Amino acid sequence: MTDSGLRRELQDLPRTDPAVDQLVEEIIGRVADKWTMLLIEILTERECCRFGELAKACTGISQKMLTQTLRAMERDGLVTRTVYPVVPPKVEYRLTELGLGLSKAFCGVWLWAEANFETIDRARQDYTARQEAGQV
Amino acid sequence: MTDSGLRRELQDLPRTDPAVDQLVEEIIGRVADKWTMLLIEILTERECCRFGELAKACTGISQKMLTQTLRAMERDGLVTRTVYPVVPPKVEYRLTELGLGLSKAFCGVWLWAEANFETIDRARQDYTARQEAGQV
DNA sequence: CTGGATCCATAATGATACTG
DNA sequence: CAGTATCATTATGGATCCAG
Repeated sequence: MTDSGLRRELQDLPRTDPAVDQLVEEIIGRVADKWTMLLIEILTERECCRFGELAKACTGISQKMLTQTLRAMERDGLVTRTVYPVVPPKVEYRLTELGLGLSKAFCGVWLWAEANFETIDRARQDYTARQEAGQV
Repeated sequence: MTDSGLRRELQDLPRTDPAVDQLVEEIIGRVADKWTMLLIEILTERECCRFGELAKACTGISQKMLTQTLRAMERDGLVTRTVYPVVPPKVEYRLTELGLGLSKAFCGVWLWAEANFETIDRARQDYTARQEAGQV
């Protein structure tokens, strides 16, 4: 059995318009991003987060990329940004319905990663070993 | 009803080891990438592809990133790379079982993007409109 | 004191030319 | 055809500065 056309099978839709394909690919390009996905995950677990919390929870991200990614997510309607006019400043981020939908969709990838991280680790070791063996 | 802990619920596993979490996040970081996901999709639809075919099918990618991404995918065990010692050279790429698993996992995100691209487009317009209204 | 903007150094990516 | 090498461009990180 072949897995060709897997996506088409699953969605059971009439052939997609090429122009739509382009839009969809653009969205995948924006959304298939390390920080976006990590932030979505964090915002799914703790549904409401301040900027500083996100900075701590999202290991390795710089303030700049955090701001930048959150802005892009807000622009795409994935999160809402609520500014409380208090001092010190307080800004809360929360997933929208749309963002939650993406979270659920991406959930499968987290499960895949958790189920297969050992396999991947082994693959990397094998690859490195083959590399070293090859260049002798 | 809250969606907090969505991932944990769905996987129904004992609490994950922090060290494992780090590995998993590293894998998500590697795999949640525009070109990787586009290539996975292409290799799912046409299960066996030559370098040139991938270059044409993967709109906007540079040769450099194509090579680089394919190498990383090979290293992680997502694709196999078969070199035929003929002239002109012929190299075929094909998803492994692991890569196919990722493809299936990511399928949900494609469906989400196809179902919601209009919503996202509207969100972007609204955002831009609000921006312009705000800075008057 | 938090959220975030700005500036500079560095790393990643793109474009093009070239090679086995 | 399937890359590699080189250089221009862009994205990101890190530190600092600023407004509320």
